[in-house]
Amino acid sequence: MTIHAVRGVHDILPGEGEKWRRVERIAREVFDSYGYEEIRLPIFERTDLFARSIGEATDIVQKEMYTFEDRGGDSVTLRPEATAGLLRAYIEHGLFVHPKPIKLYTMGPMFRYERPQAGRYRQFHQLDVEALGDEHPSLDAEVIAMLVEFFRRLDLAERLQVEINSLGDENPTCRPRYRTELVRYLRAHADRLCDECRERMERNPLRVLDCKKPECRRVLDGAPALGDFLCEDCAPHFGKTREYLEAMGIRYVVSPRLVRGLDYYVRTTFELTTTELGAQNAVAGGGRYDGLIKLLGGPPDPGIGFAVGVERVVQLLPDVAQGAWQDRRPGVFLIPLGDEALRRLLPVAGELRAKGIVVEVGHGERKLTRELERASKLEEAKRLGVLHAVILGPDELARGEAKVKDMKSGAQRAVPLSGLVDELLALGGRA
RNA sequence: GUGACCGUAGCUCAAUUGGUUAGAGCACUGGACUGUGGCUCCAGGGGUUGUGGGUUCGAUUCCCAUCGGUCACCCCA
Repeated sequence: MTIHAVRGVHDILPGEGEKWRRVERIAREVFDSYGYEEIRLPIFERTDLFARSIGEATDIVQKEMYTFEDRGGDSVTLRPEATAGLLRAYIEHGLFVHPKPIKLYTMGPMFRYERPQAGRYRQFHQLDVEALGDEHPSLDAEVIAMLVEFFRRLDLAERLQVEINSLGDENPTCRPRYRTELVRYLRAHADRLCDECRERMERNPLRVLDCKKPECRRVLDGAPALGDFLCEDCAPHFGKTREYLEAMGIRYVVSPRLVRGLDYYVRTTFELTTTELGAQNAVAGGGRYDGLIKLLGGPPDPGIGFAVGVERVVQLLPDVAQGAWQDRRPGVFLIPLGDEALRRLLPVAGELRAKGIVVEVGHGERKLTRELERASKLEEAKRLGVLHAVILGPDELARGEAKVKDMKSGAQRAVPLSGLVDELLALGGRA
């Protein structure tokens, strides 16, 4: 094989594509029903936008970005996530003048230079949802509920767990106070931490909470809990969020270790996880980022959002025959025998397609046997719901009629050419 | 970035301790069946055995490198 796709990217072939269409369709239905509007964004932005929003010290910015200089000398980057670009658009176009919250969603490819493995690709796809300009906890709960609803509609909710946490905010009496306490505790037990955590302890202590190594976990069991340090604003905010979730009957667990890797998160964070995808257990994740819009030069609007990993969702969906996801439209297979018949059938195909019927036309040079076989194979492969075949050969032409054959029963009858289109339309989807 | 396992037709897989023209099923094309499908039978096309090097009289098989895949660490969707 001399020609290859680039490492870590993948093609979505037609059979798999049916699942993607379903995921995207249901996403749009659910998000629309919660009052969100779709926004389409470029897949690359100026590099500093990501550096500023995601955080200079994060793994994403440090080593995972596809960054290059364009011909004009500007440093641009293929987006590693969608929030930064969406907020850029929000600020740039003054979308904040509308009544809050502003609810937006987008979907498309993201790029991160990582070592590929199960459920992890260098080009992957996300559904991204953001609600901007409102910090009321009912919005947090609604966003999470909408995410759960999306998975319910895909019949996947039962296989996922909702984990939530509150990270507090940068108020001195909140997360900073906790961070100080945590570092004090970790330093006291540094000898029992893994090498990495000893470094993380100084650079980004909260991430130590996420470490899965047994030795670190033992130390962390006795560590102070962030939840006990939430300030007088953040504690009730989290409490209310949970109340509203319970009011909606959303089942969740509080995961004190849920820290997440992007710097901008404050207060509510959440993840939907599964045990079915190997090490990549997060199917969707998100949280609140109240200071970020201002940091990027916009108004001091709060925000909350999440991203869904489409590849991971698709992997959870059961395999089905192609075409089974959508209502297959009735199909007609037109079989001309000879060039004159082809010329006569071509406009018929056009008229039927205009009425929403799927039409396949033979080219007139293949044997009738082969064309009928092909019609059957298409049906079998679920690529086309062929219900009728139309046969038009020299004999039929001479009589000014065509044969309409029911592919299920095999029965066929002659129909005048002048009424052929109407007849096929009248048959509609019926066999 | 680190580690483990794997790479043979489009797909799923064979190929005796290294042995000569690398096979099969499915799929595809054509024929049996001058204009009536799904079945059957026959035939055909398709491979630089991922790539490069080495050992050997001889390599799909053994060794090294490289690329890719898979999985895990890391990180996350």
